[in-house]
Amino acid sequence: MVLQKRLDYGFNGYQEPPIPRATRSARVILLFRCNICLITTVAGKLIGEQGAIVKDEKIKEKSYTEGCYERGFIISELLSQAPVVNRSVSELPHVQNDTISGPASITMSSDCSEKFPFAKQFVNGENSEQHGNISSKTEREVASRCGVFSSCTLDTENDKEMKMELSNNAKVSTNKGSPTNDLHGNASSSSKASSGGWTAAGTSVFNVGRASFRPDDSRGERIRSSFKFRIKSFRVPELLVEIPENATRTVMEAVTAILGGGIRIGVVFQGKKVRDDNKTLLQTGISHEYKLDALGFSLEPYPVQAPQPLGPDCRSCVLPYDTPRPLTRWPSPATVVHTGIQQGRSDDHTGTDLNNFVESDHDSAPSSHYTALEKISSNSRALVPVTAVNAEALSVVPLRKPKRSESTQRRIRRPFSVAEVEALVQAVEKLGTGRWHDVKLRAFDNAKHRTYVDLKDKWKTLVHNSKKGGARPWHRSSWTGSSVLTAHAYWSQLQAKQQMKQPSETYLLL
DNA sequence: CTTAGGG
DNA sequence: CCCTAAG
Repeated sequence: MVLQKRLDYGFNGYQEPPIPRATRSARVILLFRCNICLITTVAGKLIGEQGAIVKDEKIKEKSYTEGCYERGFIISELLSQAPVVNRSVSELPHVQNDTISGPASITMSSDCSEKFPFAKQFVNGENSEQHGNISSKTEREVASRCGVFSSCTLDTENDKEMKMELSNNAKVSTNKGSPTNDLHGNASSSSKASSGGWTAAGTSVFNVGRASFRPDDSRGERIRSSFKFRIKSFRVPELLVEIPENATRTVMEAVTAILGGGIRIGVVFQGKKVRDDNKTLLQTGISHEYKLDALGFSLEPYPVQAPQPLGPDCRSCVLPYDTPRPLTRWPSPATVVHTGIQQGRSDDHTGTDLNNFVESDHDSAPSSHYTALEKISSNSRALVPVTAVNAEALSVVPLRKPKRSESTQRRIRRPFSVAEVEALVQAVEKLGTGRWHDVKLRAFDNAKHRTYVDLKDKWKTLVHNSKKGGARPWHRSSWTGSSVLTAHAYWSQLQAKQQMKQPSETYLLL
């Protein structure tokens, strides 16, 4: 497996990696997003044999307008509620801050390499045996006032360390803050970045302030000495991993092998993280090749486990500063990087397939054994990283427990196609409302991702939209509007009658 | 488990 | 789409 890194981490615009395109290998460019010391995301980009390397413009195109975009990275929220009261200066991470010109500084301590073994691996090109956890004691420390920095670099030269410095007119300000905190004084001055970890200086990128702590937080004492940061944008370098196609069977395995055990590649569909299993892929339609353009990847801690119960001291999920927890704690720390696959596909092919108006999922095919990543791998399609950022996913500190756990993830929304609607209408016209299971069997038997509840819901919306009809005749809702209303009226009346009559009457209509 | 509705 | 009270 070839591992390459870009040494030029300057941020003066995107430049294609000076790496010749491999002919026999799929290359994965990982774009990292960093949260304080948390690398939350990666845009995985697969470049097939004839795949084109993503151009900067392309990324910009779909850039999110709220953050930075040159590289398609956004860190929308960088929160730090790290309790720092009891911290002594000696405990603070050592920070090198040559570029800091102002009194302000943001230092993120914590040994990234420990949490992200792959990081070291990347930087050093090999595994580093020793994991200095000197600074890892502190999950994150943030000290800041107002300041301006001027450059944004990722220093990978530092032996066995990853250090990041931000800059460029970064304005950092704390909302409240008594900078008298020992943390501040320390951070902004001396210190050598001996222990590595991420050292970052804020920038325009850093939009600090807005301490919006929960009012009823009983830890008011601590909060007073902590800050909440918001990073609007944050550019991070790219890392390029080259994976020979014959190295592993799946991209997942390949990347995982490279990254080490601390990270895994997640699958993102339409901006939402989905599970990379057959069921989810089936539901989301990822199994369909033409759906792959909505597929993306994210980098997330591995293995993903159910969130551990938090200690009583950790109500807002602030990481303890003395015992760094595995990143797997975060329910969904991985941010989402949307990717698109450029591939020719017939437009709206679902509409052309009226005979099988319902797209089948081919779930019985052997392909169902593939995961999305495997599919991508086998297809060797070019993935174009796009920044579709899920703000929630960007949160470093989950303020509240996600309602839905990994196991009960909400299904990806799959709008009904015209063909599906027509099939639904026809089925309902025939069977009527109230027999959704039959409707499902009749018209959507092959569509595993449509449950009868879905059909019922869809009919509900169809009726709803049809009723307010002519508002926008050009809209899809009107296409079947009349027939929907007709059927609905018919079956409504019939159902009303059935309320009083014997229910067997409907069967005569078939 | 299926319906039916509200969320 | 999800959740869930009723059948």
